[in-house]
Amino acid sequence: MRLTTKGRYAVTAMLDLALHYKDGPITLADISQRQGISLSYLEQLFSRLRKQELVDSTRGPGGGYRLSRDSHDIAVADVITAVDEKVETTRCGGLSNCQDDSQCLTHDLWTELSEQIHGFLMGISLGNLVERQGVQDVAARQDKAEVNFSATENAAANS
Amino acid sequence: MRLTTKGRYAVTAMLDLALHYKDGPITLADISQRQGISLSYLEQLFSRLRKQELVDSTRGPGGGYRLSRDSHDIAVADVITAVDEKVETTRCGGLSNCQDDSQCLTHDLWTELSEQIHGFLMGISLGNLVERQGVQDVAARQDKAEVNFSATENAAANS
DNA sequence: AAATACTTGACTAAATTACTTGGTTTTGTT
DNA sequence: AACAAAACCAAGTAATTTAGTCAAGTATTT
Repeated sequence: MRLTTKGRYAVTAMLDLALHYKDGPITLADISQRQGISLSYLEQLFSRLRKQELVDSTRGPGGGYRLSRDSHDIAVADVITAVDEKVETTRCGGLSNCQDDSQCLTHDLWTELSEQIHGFLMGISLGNLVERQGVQDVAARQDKAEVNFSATENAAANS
Repeated sequence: MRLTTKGRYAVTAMLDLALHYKDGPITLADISQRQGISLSYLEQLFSRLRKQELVDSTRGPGGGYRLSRDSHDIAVADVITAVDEKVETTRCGGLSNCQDDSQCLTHDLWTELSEQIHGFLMGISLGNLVERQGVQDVAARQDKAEVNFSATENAAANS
């Protein structure tokens, strides 16, 4: 389990998707503009997110990305592991062929810690984050700005 | 809060110190050999750990490093933040001069998540990790191997 | 005084990150 | 049918970070 800026970009983008879920497919260009992430970098990230089936894509005009399932069913850990390729830098790589017991000792301790962090992040969903206090305020302002577009019932979203 | 291999090296090295606390000052050469980390890289890491007052150093022959306080009073988060220089890659860097509310929204969400991870790692001390089951087994074997050296009461350690 | 061992800083190769460029396909709209 | 909007794809690249090397310096103990 690693926590890098790459993972943060991915989580941020996924949060953006979660927040605009009701607007139908969201283009990467939108996310790029809102979150200040380069479009091409988003393409790389979403290529992985799609392969991990965390998002669904629709091509062509009016297309874009959507969360593949409810935001409460996507853990932050899912997003991070999707974009961070597993770089197993351990000397003994799962095997127990360390030079001596002492060497494996702290290695195992780190592994254990890593699993704890992973478990912790598995317990936090995108939905959890979106539901937080403070989000409501900004979300309200967003809705106000978008009132022009969603004048009709719910036609705009679902093709 | 970032989690990289750098932080892992630091935590591993600090765990090694915690495990050999009773042996008096531990040289970086010892840690290098036991944990398979290059000596010079350890020097860089411990330079920071010392500045953050997580370890005490003793120079001269018989010198080395020791934890500055009880292993239960050193959180994993302390170690990681000590070696990971703060790379604040946020667009608005603490200020609220984002382009629009929406941009700050997910930024704040990430910040919140980052704080949760930090809090979680603040709750895990080096002592916690050392106390775990499984460690005892290996520690016992270590003690057996070191029986030659610590034949006397506790003279070997403290100069 | 000399050996030991930590300290410091500059430097470097490799890997990763973040981004760029330049396409191709798919698909809805005109 | 033509067009344009979007996802998709593949190289390539500059900046940063990681991990390590090297060399000179400084403090302690013997």
